[in-house]
Amino acid sequence: MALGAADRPPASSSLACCRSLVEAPLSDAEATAVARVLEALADPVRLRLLSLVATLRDGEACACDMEALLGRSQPTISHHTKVLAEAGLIVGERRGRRTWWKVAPDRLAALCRCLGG
Amino acid sequence: MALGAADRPPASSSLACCRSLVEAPLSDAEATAVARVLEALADPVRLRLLSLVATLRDGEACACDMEALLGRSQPTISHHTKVLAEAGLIVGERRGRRTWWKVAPDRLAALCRCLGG
DNA sequence: CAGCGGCATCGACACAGGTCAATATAGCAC
DNA sequence: GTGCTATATTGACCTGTGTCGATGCCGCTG
Repeated sequence: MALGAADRPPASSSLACCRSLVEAPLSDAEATAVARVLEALADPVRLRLLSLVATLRDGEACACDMEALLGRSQPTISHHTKVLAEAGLIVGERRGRRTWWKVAPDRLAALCRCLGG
Repeated sequence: MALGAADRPPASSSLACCRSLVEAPLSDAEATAVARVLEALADPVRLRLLSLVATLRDGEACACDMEALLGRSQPTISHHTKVLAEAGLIVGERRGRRTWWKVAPDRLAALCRCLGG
């Protein structure tokens, strides 16, 4: 079963529509969509978590590793993975007792395109 | 007189050092530095403000325009420009009674490099 | 000089968000 | 079945932050 992604409302909405913000003024809707993803990224623990997911064991990592590596409690790690998943930045897959997370492809690239970088 | 930039601590620190977060695990210091800039961007009003600064009148805009365009009070606009300036994303210059803001070059590009996009 | 326009700062408010302990859920081993 | 392991959820606390009204500072124009 695949976790994360578009569970409820449009937390991980399009983002593909958005032109670069240095080319034309962002609409309110565009700005809100981009801001949602940026909010998910704007935390040191989540940035490191994302980085670990991307680099550990061939682009996969389970939450049990994170607790020690990030120095946060298990509920806190679970909270952060949920935030990143709802922003469409990581995708989780349960195998047995563990949940394996990997980076959602192209999501960061699409964000950077919106930022005009 | 130039406003913004590195007023107090290292709010708009290097960011050039950081490799892409998908290449190697981010250190705590790296993650904190990147998160500071992302926090400044992770607000719809600030994203639109940055976009307006980049696109209005040859890449310059004064705060007096923003109040009407963004539908926020003058103190709120001033607050957001300060946050963006302290993150090193925009630079202000006072000419007469007005403050003219423009996008700090390469800052967004450096951020996107850190994100691996 | 006085008056006004533009911007920054302060104080206060309400709300969002990071954190953890406790609890709940689900799967594996025995 | 019982017990253990891995993760998710809940509730609570506390800090951080977006917002605005009031105020202050500075520069321009009479």
